[in-house]
Amino acid sequence: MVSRARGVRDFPPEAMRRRMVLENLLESKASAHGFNRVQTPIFETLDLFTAKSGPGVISQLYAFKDKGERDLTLRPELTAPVMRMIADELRMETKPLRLSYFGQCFRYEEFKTGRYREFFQYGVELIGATGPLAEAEVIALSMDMIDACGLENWYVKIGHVGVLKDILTGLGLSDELLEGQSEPATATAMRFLDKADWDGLSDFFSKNQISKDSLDLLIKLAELEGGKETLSSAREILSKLGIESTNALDELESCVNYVELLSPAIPELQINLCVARGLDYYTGMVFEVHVPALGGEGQVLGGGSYKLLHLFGLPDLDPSCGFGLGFDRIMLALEAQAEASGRAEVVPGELARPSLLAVVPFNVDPSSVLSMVAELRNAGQRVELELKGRKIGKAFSWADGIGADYVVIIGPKDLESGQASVKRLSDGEQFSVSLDSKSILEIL
RNA sequence: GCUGUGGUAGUGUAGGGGUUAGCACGGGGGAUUGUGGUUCCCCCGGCCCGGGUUCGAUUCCCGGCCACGGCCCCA
Repeated sequence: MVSRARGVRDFPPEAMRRRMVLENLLESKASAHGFNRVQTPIFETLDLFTAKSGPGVISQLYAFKDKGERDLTLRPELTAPVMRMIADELRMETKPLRLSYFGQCFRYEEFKTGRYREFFQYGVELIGATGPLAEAEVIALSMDMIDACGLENWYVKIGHVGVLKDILTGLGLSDELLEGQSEPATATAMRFLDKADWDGLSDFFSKNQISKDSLDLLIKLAELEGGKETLSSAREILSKLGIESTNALDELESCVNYVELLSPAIPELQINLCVARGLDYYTGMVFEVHVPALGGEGQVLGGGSYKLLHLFGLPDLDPSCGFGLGFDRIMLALEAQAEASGRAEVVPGELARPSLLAVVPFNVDPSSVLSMVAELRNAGQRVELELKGRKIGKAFSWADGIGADYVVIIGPKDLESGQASVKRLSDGEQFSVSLDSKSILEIL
């Protein structure tokens, strides 16, 4: 037996139908917010991703050489390819650009529930506009999407990397990469903050002659969590720390205010000034959506404002803002929730579709029913034709097996009388109607 | 990178050092040459792979592979 490669999945018809409904749901929201779908190649040149993420990423890529010895790789994410496309194709377009995308990405790493070697990401980028309003637009779209999925028990974490950067540089740490360092001092400190590693941060601060008082205040700031009221607590701490610049906090506050107006249903908004997202290209607002019920892999969406376009020769488009949505994780969360509540419908709207008609030419030349089949299909019905010449009893079993709503039998007697026997499987009621698509459609 | 549990027809399972490896669903056919989702009969189809212990291993041991979890990481 040849089996599936490790870490990848098949999607049989039922799973695939559900996924397509979810994708369409996301797409309709993106479209309503003015975002336009794009698509980039499954593989790219290797340097695209090393440019964005450094040479360290290679170990987690499906990288290969083509027959011309070019270094290529399956894409591990979609942001960099979209940036590349903007540089290659969209320089002349009116800004800002609102782009959305969906597709599979590949990472060579251990897989778990919600984490596969081939996984699917939906994402959007708002390119060429920056600031609280642009950020709020992006967050509002993400909220709209999550809400439309029917997801329950989720929360949003919003932060702004500028707040910590202001504080850390205000305390005397450098955000420049100095000789002999692998990263700027501010980045080191932010890693400690992100992980809530207070001992590590304490050591690091004492090496840099930063006072214990500052450390304590910073920890207090990092542990702030809650709604908008958190912002005024943060302001107090900043002034105690002697930080004068409150630009980042002001921006975050405007952004949150805009989001509240733009977004219909934010279940729980958590302001957390330590959301660092582990990435140094984020420059402003950062946000994440979490579903606690998923456990370890509970982050289903993440994004923020970033500077990446300078890597593609478009520094004037920095910073931009976007997010990526873990399609597989959203699906897992929805399935778990449907299971828990005994709900048959996992993705909203997945059960709504046209009736399925099983058309059974019984002991007659199939030619006599084919044009009617075509008409029914053109009228928007789903029509499946019995192809194996089954006898009546088997034909019904077959129709039942494929989930048909109606069985249309056309046998010799029917042809003779110009009738068709239409049986509704849900209650067994049977109708005799004249043998044409119009009459059949009338009784459905 | 570390680590826990498990692997028996397509699916879900029972069993267990010598069995014809049992059951259910599924699929195919028949009872039934024009009525399904109820019933009856028949058929299809399985012990993850390799090595070891043994007269004999699907069962016990070791390794691998695969699956499912928990950490680390996650552009």
